[in-house]
Amino acid sequence: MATIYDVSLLAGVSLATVSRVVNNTGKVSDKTRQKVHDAMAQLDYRPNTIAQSLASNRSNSVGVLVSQLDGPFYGPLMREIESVLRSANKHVIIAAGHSDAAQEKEAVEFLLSRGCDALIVDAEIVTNDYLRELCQGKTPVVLINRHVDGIADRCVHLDNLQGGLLASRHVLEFGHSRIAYISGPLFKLDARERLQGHKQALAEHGLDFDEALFFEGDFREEGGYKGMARLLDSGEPFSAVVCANDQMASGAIALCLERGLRVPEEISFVGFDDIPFPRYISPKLTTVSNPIQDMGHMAANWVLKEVYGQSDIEFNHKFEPQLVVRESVQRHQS
Amino acid sequence: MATIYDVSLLAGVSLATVSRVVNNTGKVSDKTRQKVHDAMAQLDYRPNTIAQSLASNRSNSVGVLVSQLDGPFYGPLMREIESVLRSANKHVIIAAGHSDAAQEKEAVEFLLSRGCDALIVDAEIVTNDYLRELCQGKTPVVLINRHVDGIADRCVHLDNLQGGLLASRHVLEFGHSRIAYISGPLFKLDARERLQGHKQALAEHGLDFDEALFFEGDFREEGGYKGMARLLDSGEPFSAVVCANDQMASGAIALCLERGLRVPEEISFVGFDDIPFPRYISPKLTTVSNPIQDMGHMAANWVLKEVYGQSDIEFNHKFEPQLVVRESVQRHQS
DNA sequence: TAGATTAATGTAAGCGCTTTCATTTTTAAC
DNA sequence: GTTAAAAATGAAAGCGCTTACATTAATCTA
Repeated sequence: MATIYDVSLLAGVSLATVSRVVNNTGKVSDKTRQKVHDAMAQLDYRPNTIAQSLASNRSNSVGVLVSQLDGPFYGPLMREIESVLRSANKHVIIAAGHSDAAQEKEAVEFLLSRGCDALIVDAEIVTNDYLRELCQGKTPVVLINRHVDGIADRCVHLDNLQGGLLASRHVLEFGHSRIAYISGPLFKLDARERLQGHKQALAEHGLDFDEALFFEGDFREEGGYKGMARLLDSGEPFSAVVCANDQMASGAIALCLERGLRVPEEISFVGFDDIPFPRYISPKLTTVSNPIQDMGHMAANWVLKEVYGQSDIEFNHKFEPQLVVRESVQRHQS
Repeated sequence: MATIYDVSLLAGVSLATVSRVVNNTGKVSDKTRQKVHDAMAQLDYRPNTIAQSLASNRSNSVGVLVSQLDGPFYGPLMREIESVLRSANKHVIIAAGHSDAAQEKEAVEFLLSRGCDALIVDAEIVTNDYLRELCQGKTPVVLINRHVDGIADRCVHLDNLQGGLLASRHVLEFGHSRIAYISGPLFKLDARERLQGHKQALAEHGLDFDEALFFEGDFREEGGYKGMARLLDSGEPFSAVVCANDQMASGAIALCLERGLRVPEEISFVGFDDIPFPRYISPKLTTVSNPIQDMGHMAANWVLKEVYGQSDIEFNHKFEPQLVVRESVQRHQS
């Protein structure tokens, strides 16, 4: 692999000059620039980015920490981040936290030691204190999907409480009053917030939250499936189920169909996140949108702006969910 | 940030010695090692991996190129790769090719110039020649989801033809003879191979392939949805649809349900890939498994073995798909 | 055309680490 | 207690690049 030195030799100029034309910085005469370009082409020269990073103390890479790499939720998020950053010629280094405190921390260390210019972090487990400290460090950090007091200017998150409110209000307005709730794992902030929205909606309608109609799932299809079985088997009557995400709603609906229950005729369902798939099942799932891609876009642009001075997007911290009415909720027949 | 120099000063040893204990290489007395460890702890020293890379000419990072970052197919693939590599303390640098030749090439250049120790490449568009040349280079490359003559030892792929065969045979054995086929985009090798399997199955049963029952989709729900509409509207009779992947099958089924067609009573469906979601719809989708995670596992282990000498897995090039019978195919009532 | 600016280029000192080779210290053998 | 061999350590030269700063060439001013 040709080095900058080879190029300078062939072009008959100094290292500094080659560096200038490579980075398009400083003054170089057209004639010299041409010579250098010719030499680079002839040698098929490509800068060694590692050396560039070391010398310039800038890696042109952004670390992204998500809890999972797969799934209908994180996929689009990463896709958006990668897309924005790549078009600005920045690298994306990805690590997964796997919803585990040790792994999340380790991943952050990992990205930091890799010399990332900035971090986009979707941390589920580590404490607020840890994150506040992280944000004190010299590497700029954006937090996604999480709101932490004291560093609110670094957070991009969804108004989950409002989302929970919208979902539950919707079924309440359709006359349901015995409403089961399949929650996400409560160690996750968004699961707690959505639940809180649900409780608030119940309160608005003068209803008490009933533990017997509650199940803590896992945000995955299996959790919804199991939760639904549990709820059904408990014998408690209910006419609607609010699920803290679409995947659990799908699992829950699957169980109903297996047992011959008609949806939404016998049981209504609302989901959360508006992932693509449930739009293609029957009945089409009524849900609450989660502009996760917009949030990824925002986070990536924040980095571009703050770290590389390249974007002039206006920072928006809090994103609002919206109710997406489809077919899975029906007026309660009393 | 403390450097190795600070550590050497505090510990009262040379740079070389610190480097030895950090990398656990060479001989160091226990006493010295302890002093160095103490100093490192005291300074909260973490090696600068960029400098390490430059000096050692090894980046401990593996570049991964996939065509998309999201979706039920690539997500699990990346998840597996990241997981294997991370547990061996290697970094994963991800780039997306977006099914575009220029972007795929650019992404490869990008990863190469980043000094990746190896590349795991899922390239859809670039030519075989390009890939062969890439494999000649000094950076080791594994190709995933693609079989290229001449560099077969670098390819990890699925026997798509066999998969297509299994899917179509299944409906044929259930008595269907008018079988529509919704294909993936034919510029993709796997789409072509699956189609070929379908044709071969037809031939086995003495049936001709009928262009009128063919639709080229996009491997996504929309494509299946549109394709199904097209097929239905064409007026051609058929009793079963083979879809080149599960997403298109879901879209197609969605359309049928919208139009009040019963599945599988009136129309049978087979998918391909066995992604999680369609297991939770009704009817549960009969499909062909695609051990994409195993393939990712294999590719990552190959890198570990060949590049870092760490794994001793036996390399398996070709993975076999299997028919997964669920509920979406019913015997044809003639 | 001399002197002052400004533009263009070069020199060389790092960036933080690895690694070869030389040197010193320890251990073993007699 | 020597001496040879082995073990531990250190000195220093890079890795390929960036970037102050110094130097030289070109342009301008009166």
